[in-house]
Amino acid sequence: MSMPPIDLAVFHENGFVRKQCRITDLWFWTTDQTRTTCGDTTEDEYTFIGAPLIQGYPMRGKALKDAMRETFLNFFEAQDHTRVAPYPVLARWRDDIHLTIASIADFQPHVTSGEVEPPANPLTISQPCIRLTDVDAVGRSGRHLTTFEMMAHHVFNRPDEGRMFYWMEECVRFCHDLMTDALGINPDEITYVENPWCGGGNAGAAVEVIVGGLELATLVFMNMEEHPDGDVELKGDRYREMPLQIIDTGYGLERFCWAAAGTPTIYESIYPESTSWLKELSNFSSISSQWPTLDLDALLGEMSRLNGIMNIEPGVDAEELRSTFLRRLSERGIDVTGEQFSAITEPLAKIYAIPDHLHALCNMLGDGLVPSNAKAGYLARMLARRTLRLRDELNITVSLAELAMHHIEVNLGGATMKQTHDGLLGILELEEARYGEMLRKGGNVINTQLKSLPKDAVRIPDEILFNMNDSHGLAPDMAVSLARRAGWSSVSVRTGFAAEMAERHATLAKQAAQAVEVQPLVAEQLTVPATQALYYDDVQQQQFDASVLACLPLIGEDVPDGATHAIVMDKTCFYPEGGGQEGDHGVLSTDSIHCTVLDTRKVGPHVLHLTDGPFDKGDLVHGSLDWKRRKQLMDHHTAVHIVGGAARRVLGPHIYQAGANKSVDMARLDITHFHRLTRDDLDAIEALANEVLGQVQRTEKTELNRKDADKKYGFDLYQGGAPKGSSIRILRIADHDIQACGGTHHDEPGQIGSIRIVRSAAVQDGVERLHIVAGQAALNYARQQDALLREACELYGIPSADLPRTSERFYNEWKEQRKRIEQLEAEIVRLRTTGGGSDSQEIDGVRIVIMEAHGNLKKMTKMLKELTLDRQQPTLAVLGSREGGGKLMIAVTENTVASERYDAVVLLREIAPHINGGGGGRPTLAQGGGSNADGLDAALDAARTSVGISN
RNA sequence: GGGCGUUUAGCUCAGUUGGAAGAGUGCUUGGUUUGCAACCAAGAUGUCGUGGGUUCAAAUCCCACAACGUCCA
Repeated sequence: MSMPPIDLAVFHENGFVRKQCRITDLWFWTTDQTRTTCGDTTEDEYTFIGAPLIQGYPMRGKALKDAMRETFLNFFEAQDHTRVAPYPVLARWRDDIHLTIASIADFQPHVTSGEVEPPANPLTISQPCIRLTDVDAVGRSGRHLTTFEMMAHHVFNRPDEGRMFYWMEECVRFCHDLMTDALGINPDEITYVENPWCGGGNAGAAVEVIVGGLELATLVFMNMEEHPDGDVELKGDRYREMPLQIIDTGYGLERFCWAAAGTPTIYESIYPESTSWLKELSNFSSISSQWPTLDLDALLGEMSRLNGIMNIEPGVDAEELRSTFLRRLSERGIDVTGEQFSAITEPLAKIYAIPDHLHALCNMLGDGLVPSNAKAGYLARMLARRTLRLRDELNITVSLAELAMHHIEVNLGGATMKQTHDGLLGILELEEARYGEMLRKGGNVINTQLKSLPKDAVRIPDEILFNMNDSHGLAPDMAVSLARRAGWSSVSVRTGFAAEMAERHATLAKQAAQAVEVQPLVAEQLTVPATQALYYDDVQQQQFDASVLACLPLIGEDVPDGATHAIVMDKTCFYPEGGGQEGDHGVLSTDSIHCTVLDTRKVGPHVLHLTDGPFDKGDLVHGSLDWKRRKQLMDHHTAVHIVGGAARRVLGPHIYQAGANKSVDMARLDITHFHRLTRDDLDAIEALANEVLGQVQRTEKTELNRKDADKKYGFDLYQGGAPKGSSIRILRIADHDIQACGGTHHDEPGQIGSIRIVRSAAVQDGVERLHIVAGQAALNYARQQDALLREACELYGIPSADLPRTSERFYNEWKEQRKRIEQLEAEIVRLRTTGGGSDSQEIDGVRIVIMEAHGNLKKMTKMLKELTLDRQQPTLAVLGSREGGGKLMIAVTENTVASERYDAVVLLREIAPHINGGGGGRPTLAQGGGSNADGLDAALDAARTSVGISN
């Protein structure tokens, strides 16, 4: 069975009839008996360009958005919906997506799964969203945005519990009333298209609301989940009805604004000041004034109407699109050449894209995101770089930070941001500097890579372009423009290259997506009751009695050495590994059996004790914790929270925990920051952390349901990742740090004693890893450091304060002496080979030097240079050394009678066998070695014989 | 999380098949020039990222680590 027709009273009451679209085959409702298309097809042009469908909104930009948003939210408040404040654009409460991509994302996964109550029901919201999937089309299509507000009314029905607020009939009626009554849209302009929705394992009926050729809203009735026995089939998967029935709507705020403004593109209705400023900066008027006969307004107006049917999506071929546009425009009596078309539309597309990108960027950074080369931070860097590239292509010289400042003033006035303006601008300045550095380095790389390419080449080899993009961040057109500037003036990008590169990336990504399967610890699914956790009630508890519910043999490889069984009991005070805190160790025993607990893990609601032996089901066991270990883990865990809070106060509001680990020897805390940390930074954080130890008497531990926790503390609570379940444990260290955390923590921070930050390391760009030691581990660390210092000082026989100075002196002296030795060795060679000694003879104007030297090849090289680099004295030099089985080195003064007469390689091959060796090189320099140092004399004698000197 | 790249003089970077460590700039000295700039000549400056390995021989090839960069998810 597929989806039944959507047949609602609201349609009939308002004179709508149901028809099937001749193009898309979708069923739709319309008041127009003669209509044959659903409204959102390649034949439905925009009808609102220059003729707004929504009256009464003369303002533009932020004022228009504010007014439209209020109209929407007020309308639904009047219909008993509760207004909910928007969530952050960074979806920190989720671990599957980085950005908030829809209003329903606010309530996934816990509200939509039914586990957690929504903040209000029914509710209305206008949620800022960011979607980067269409970033290529932004500016070019006239309607795509990377950042937009999704206005919505959501309902979470539980018919099985008798809570049914409203469903399709009421929902569509609300929508229709909003459109026609509140916004005054002519019902004849509206089509309601039936188009079932599915995604992420859920599905349901859905209605798209098309007005004037533009999809303004989607109403989704999500009441099904994927199931093999489901009775409804959609796009090849089977679905069945689920207990929670959700209305998920989405009304595009910016599209409503566009329909109310009727401007050529959506960008002019929401970013009017920005677009006109950028036109001014890029001197756009001078482009169009080149062709005084061209009616720019008429051209842009026609283009906008055409945009509705041109289906400009990311990745479409630009050339093909252009020729289609030109054909259609000429059909409409607008004559424009290809050259004119490109000259006007290309800069315009860039001008339109910039404010959109800035809006997304400011929202992301405003939420405390730090740009990076990985994860969510990369998305910000990518947007910053795209913006800079667009700016450069428009020949605008205003800095990114200034562009952002203007954008914030004009389009984000009064918006509350977590990041300070100074912080935001500082980050952007850094990003611009990095971008400049990338271009500069890219220029060098281009020069090196193209060295062998003739200057009149037309194509840069594909491999080089791929490599420039992937390894050096230079997109093909940037690489080409750098190459042109460097002298390869006729190179260009092959058509279709961009698509090929995207395909190649997709292939690579697919290969990488081979998911690693997590091996289970035990073979069976546990059915025994959940383990009662004693470790939260009293973190000091070290002993307990419990009964064994299950004993299973361990499987898999992720098991500590010696562990053989997993013991599950009715209760335990062993803390299972979680939240970066390692599991507890200890002993489980009965009267007759003692087993060591080597690790503790959590699987679902059960705590598994990994032991080195079995117990019987039903055994009463006594558990005893390795308290020293647990105390140390608690020291580290609580210390990590304190250090995190201290880092935020020292470094700024963008400091988030990006990961943590707490083991016995030390703890690690990864924090987001846009600079490498200096020792001064670490000292300041360390000092503040220790101050907190002394000041905060007690930590506060509470347990709240998620709805209340979100409301009370906001989403900064989830620093350690998105916790599961509806109940949240919260650790509060005064106002210093408040976090959701399932670990075990000290009641009194003072028990930790002291905290030291040992060092910091970069995990990725934008993330710093702090190595922390606390409590006993801090003491141990100090002792180790003392021992190292003492050892080094004893070696020199100096007090520790002198160590740096003494080391420096030794290092400098070593360098000086090494140099001196080289000079002396050269001097020795000079002495032995001048004065007519037996080491040096002359044959027909060539000095012959055959002698034994000391040292390795490198040292002999120095001597040879001394002997053979002087053109005035043509020389053949044969040096031999007994080091490492014997070394031989032969050189001849280049371009002299010596090099004409003697070949170093030939001579070397001739004499090397005497030391059981070989070698090679160039005719003027050969070197080799062997394994028989005793043969050195014979080898040198052979050389003498060969050149004709008697021994 | 995955792929790729880089690391050589104070700075910016070359370095071919493994075979004598280079350029530009800056620095020092001398010369020319009256002020600066510029020019000429000579000179000094190197743990070729760290640690292993292969080899007679490694900046160069292989492995590990580190720092930095970049693309994709």
